[in-house]
Amino acid sequence: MSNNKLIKPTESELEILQILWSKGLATVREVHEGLAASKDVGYTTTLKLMQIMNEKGLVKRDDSMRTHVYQAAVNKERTQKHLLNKMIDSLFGGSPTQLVIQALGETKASPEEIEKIQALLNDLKKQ
Amino acid sequence: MSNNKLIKPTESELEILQILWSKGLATVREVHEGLAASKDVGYTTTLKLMQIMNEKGLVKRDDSMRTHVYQAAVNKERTQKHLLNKMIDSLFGGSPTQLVIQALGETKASPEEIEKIQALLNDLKKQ
DNA sequence: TTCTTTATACGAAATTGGTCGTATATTCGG
DNA sequence: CCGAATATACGACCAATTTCGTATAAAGAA
Repeated sequence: MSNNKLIKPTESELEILQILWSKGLATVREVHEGLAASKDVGYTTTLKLMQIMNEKGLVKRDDSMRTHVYQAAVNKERTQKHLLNKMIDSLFGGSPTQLVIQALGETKASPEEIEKIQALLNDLKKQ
Repeated sequence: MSNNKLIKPTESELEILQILWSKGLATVREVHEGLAASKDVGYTTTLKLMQIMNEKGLVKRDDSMRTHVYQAAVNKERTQKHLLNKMIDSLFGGSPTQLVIQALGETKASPEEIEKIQALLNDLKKQ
């Protein structure tokens, strides 16, 4: 399996990955419409970014048809963890706890979400 | 007060800020030696970076002496939160809870730290 | 004093990320 | 069949970041 590239996606690449992670398969146009919903960007810009991501191995594409179909080539959770770890190292002195405390400090997490985290913590304590 | 610039420091700037946050006051040479411990970089590069950071307002300096003395001009916790929020938006679909769950998922947090987080969660629930 | 070291300032190259225009090919509507 | 719409490819540009060389001044050692 692996997926072990451990490339650090750029800001724009992450936006595209988010869309691909949620859609599974998508054309450039679909991704572009997703992006255009929240920011002002040209179609060829999206296209170019996705081509570069393909070269980098961040996405895969099926180009057997005129309209290529893309999908993420990197795992969502793995990517999240990788970037999280980078941030923990570079900003929180290696302490995940410090990061969690900061993140919770201003969150508007719902009671249900808080319950979920508490359950997770209880599991962690048992180990 | 304020400190309300909300500038996003670059990767290199963060490395320098970390050193300044830990040292309080530091000369370019001290910061440079801190950087050089973990990466290969020239002295004038560090100098230039710090001069730019000064222009941006990320650091302050006392240039009343030949060897200038620098300190961070942005608050550590505020900067952490700012960047955390950016990551929550760009990687976790705006859900701080998702980020926390990922961060905790692989942490080796000590029982004491877990207690601390749980106490924080209890406070949050009461609000 | 004179040579060496150590500072800062500054200009400019190299890199990277993001942007888009334009060329070209394919498809579709009529 | 023909023009409009839509697709990819590709080159080029711009801005921000990072890099460093060189100039110059001050301090220190001999």
